[in-house]
Amino acid sequence: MKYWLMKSEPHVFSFEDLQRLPNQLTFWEGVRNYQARNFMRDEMRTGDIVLFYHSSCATPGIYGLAQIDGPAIPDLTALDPASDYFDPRATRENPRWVMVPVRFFRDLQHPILLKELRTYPEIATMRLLQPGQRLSIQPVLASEFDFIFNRLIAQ
DNA sequence: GCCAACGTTGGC
DNA sequence: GCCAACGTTGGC
Repeated sequence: MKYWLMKSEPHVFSFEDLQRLPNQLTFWEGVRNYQARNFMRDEMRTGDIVLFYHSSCATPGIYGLAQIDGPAIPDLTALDPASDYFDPRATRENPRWVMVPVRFFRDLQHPILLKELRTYPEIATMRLLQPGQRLSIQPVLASEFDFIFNRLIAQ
């Protein structure tokens, strides 16, 4: 079992949007970074836990927990010229980009804001907290997840 | 809106 | 394969 942090801009797709979907399931389309793609394609497994992070907003932070619900499949939005995620280099033979199914797992009583996350030395190693990092899908160490879950979520 | 950090592109 | 230019991310 692995742990991940996945960023979404809440004005595009928020944790609440995920929770409100009829089956609470979405495909994580639109990733156009190779390192993030490779995590989805090569390292994610069904059942992995996701910290759902809101970025590019007034109060960035972790807003809920989700779960990887199956293997990566081609992200065909790359083939669609009408899509915001269109990539002219993608072809039907090699769609180039993938997406994973992500399912709602658990909501939080309160979001854990970036500002708060920065105050705990126990998780100062998190990639999210390193200056200049901006990868939209990041692995989270078990020790980091345990601290966040046991100390900041489960009470 | 600013801007630092970083990834990608493309000429050579 | 190098690396400068460019575009994007994302907190502030």
